[in-house]
Amino acid sequence: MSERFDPSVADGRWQRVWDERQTFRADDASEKPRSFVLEMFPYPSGRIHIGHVRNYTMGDVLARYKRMQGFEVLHPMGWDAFGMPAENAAMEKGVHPGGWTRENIANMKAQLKRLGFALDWSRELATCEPEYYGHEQALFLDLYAGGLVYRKESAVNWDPVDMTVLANEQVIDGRGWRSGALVEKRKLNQWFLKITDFAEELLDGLSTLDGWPEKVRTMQENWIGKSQGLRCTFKLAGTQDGIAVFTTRPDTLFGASFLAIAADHPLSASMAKNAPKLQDFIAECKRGGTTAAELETAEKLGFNTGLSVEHPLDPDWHLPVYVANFVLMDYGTGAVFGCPAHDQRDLDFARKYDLPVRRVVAEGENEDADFDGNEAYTGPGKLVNSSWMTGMSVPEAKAAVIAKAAHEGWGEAETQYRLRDWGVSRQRYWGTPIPFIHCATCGVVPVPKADLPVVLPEDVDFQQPGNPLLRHATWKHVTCPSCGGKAERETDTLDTFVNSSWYFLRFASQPADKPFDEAGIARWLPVEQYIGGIEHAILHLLYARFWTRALERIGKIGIKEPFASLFTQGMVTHETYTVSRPPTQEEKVRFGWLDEAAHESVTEFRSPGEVERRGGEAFDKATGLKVRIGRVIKMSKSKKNVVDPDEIVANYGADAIRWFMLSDSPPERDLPWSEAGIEGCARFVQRLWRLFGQVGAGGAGADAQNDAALERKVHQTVAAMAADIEALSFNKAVARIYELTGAIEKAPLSSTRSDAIRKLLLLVSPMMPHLAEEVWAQMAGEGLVSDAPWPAYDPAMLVEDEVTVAIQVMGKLRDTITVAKGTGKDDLEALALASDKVQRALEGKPVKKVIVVPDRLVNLVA
RNA sequence: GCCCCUGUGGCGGAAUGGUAGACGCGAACGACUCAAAAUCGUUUGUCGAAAGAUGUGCCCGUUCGAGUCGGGCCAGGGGCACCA
Repeated sequence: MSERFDPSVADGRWQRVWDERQTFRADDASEKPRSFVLEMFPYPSGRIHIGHVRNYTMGDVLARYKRMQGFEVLHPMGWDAFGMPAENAAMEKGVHPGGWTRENIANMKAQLKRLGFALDWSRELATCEPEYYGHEQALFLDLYAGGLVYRKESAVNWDPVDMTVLANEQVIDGRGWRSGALVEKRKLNQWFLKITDFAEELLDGLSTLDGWPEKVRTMQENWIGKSQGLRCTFKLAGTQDGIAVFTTRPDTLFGASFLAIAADHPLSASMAKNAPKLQDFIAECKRGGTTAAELETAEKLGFNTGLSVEHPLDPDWHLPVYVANFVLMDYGTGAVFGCPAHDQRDLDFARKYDLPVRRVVAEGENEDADFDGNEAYTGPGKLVNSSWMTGMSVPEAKAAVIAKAAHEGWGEAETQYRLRDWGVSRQRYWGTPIPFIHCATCGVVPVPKADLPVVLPEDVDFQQPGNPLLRHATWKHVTCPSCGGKAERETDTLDTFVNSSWYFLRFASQPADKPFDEAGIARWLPVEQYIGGIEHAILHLLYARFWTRALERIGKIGIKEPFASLFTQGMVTHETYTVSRPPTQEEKVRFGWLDEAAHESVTEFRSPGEVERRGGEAFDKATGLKVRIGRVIKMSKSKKNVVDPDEIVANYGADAIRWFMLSDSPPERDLPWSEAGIEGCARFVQRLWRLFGQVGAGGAGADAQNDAALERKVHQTVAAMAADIEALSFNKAVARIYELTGAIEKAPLSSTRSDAIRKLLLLVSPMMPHLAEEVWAQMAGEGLVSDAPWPAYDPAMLVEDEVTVAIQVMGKLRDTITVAKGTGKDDLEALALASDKVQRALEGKPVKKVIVVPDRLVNLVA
């Protein structure tokens, strides 16, 4: 065995062996129990970043561990390969999105291989290939046939920079999630998936997902946004027409003082025709900003239409109708009734326009009809000033009003969701073509399945903004499959989130003639453990759940939830480095600082490679200037605090970076990267190497020597690590490896020690597979360590035969004693009282009470 | 505004209501070396020479005993939001 472990040789050697022997290929025919371990597949941006490394290392350790436990493991990898960056590259560099993407995939695949992940590459897929998206088109047609896809003209979120439509989920504070541009409203014919049909199911299903983080379930619950209440009609006084209103507080109907409708409510529009002032007001409302800050400060404004409506519980009671800027057309019915006493927003409005404020819910004696102050009461209580409802509790009153409305025919119970149908049309080239044809005679006609895939044309031009498919000379011109006449293809493509909504199904089986085999789904799904970033808590994870349920509903698959357990890992963070330097002459001119004393320095970020650490301080290598060490934040190019996984692998080896990714921070929290940390990891790899070299020492000829304490430690570690890995507590598993390593190093030579070293090798093998294979081969182990089983442990060996018992006086630790495990209460009490330290602490006071926890502690109460 | 999470050494973090700080990083000292690196050893919450005292964001409470349970605050992070 050589002095040092050389990853630059060993890593590649074993990666080639795994490839050649197809070690990690999942066997569909296996008789073993199965486990599907999946990490969210990457977008092929060009380079693997450190966040990927952390994500995939966690999945890899779990997958390798499951193999060792005797499972047939499916651990595949693919590429979420459609998307905007490819088109941006095409526009900027004049390359084809396909070529750019495939080149990136090749590079990133090589990077992943250098990290030694136990992946089944035979099932690799890329969503941009017709072999994948053709099947997606077939599924889309199936969902269409099942009534879950429809097309309608609707106001959509239009991103003027990316020149495409965005789903509601992709609009953040009124801006496009990718471009950051202010989103506009446009009317377009769009394809939709009926996710709202599944709102209730998706919500109920959350309670079955025990293996999901509470946080993600809560986020999805909020997003679906269920609220229950009454939908009722307020009749326009003197007509047969009415205004529909949705409310979650029907109990407060007797506190109503006005009705407010949205600026884009049909009634507003029709009234505005002859009312220029109302037109102005509506225009004003539409100008209002949509960011959180603007909404916070926006004043509640209304326009009195002069109309009035009858109160449904008392036709003689008339309420004024306002157009108001705070009422949204796309939630509920676009109209609300205002009950100022019990809704803050209504109260603000009522105070501004001097409308009545009548208390109808009160707790205790606070029942005066006059409602003072400017704070609405939204708590529980009894109904007051409410005719026949007076005295009821809030829930009783709600039920009573709903029953009365249903009985009298002016309203009914209704459930509203915040969730909207998923608009999937995108005016882009680099996506799955939507398989439909528009015929002047026949209307919208699905592409016959025999004609799939609808393949993207290769010859496209990106020098103009907008969708290249729209202006392609020939691609869209086809004959109608129905009547044979001239027709045009749909030129929109599917949202990229469709691609990632079913890829896990395709991993289970990859028939050429259909999206998946049912047997494959039954065999592998649901995914046992899914791992990815929290940023997908809503978008991807909700869409994937929806697709799975939609396919189940139309009879394609037999599961309702795709991911049994979900784990969201934290980010990798790094310190930031900044230097302040004097501005150059050119900068002074450019920024107009020539005469200003205030701008005497320029602050710039420095990358870790440009900085030299000396003691606690840091200096810029190029200039020698002092570097300010800033906050530890998410790695980003603009802050220059990124590290390149390839460089780390080249300098320290794959096992060291893998070990770092698992160490210290709990996996759901952020992991601060540090140079010192990775060096420590690389040192530990070498320390293990040296220890593994001692496996033979004290073996033969020393058989008589047994080291019971060490043997017990090994059994304890085997059991504890298994529990840690299954709980994904990799940081704890790592700590146990350190402990066992230290214990073995200190132990005298014996056959027990050699055996411990062999077991340690198996325990670290999922984390440091290259080192493990190298040592395994040198120890003349059979086959590969990657195929070796997890070591067994004896439950009887987990308990110590000697225990340290704490002695407390009045709950404070005064002494500890070491006794045989199972020592009786009386003996423990006697031993405790015999201690000098205990006697000193007692100060001669009599002991009133003794609490003994066997094998743990004695507490003397004086 | 509503909902959720997190507060423990210089740092990352351990701890079924039962010895707080496992393990790692960093630091200090020592050994080896002509020297350095590597390696090995010792120490490392705070105050104190020691005995000891004190200590898990703050305040109350439950308990023989609280980092852990309950109530009330404070701070940081995240999610949702003119949602009727």
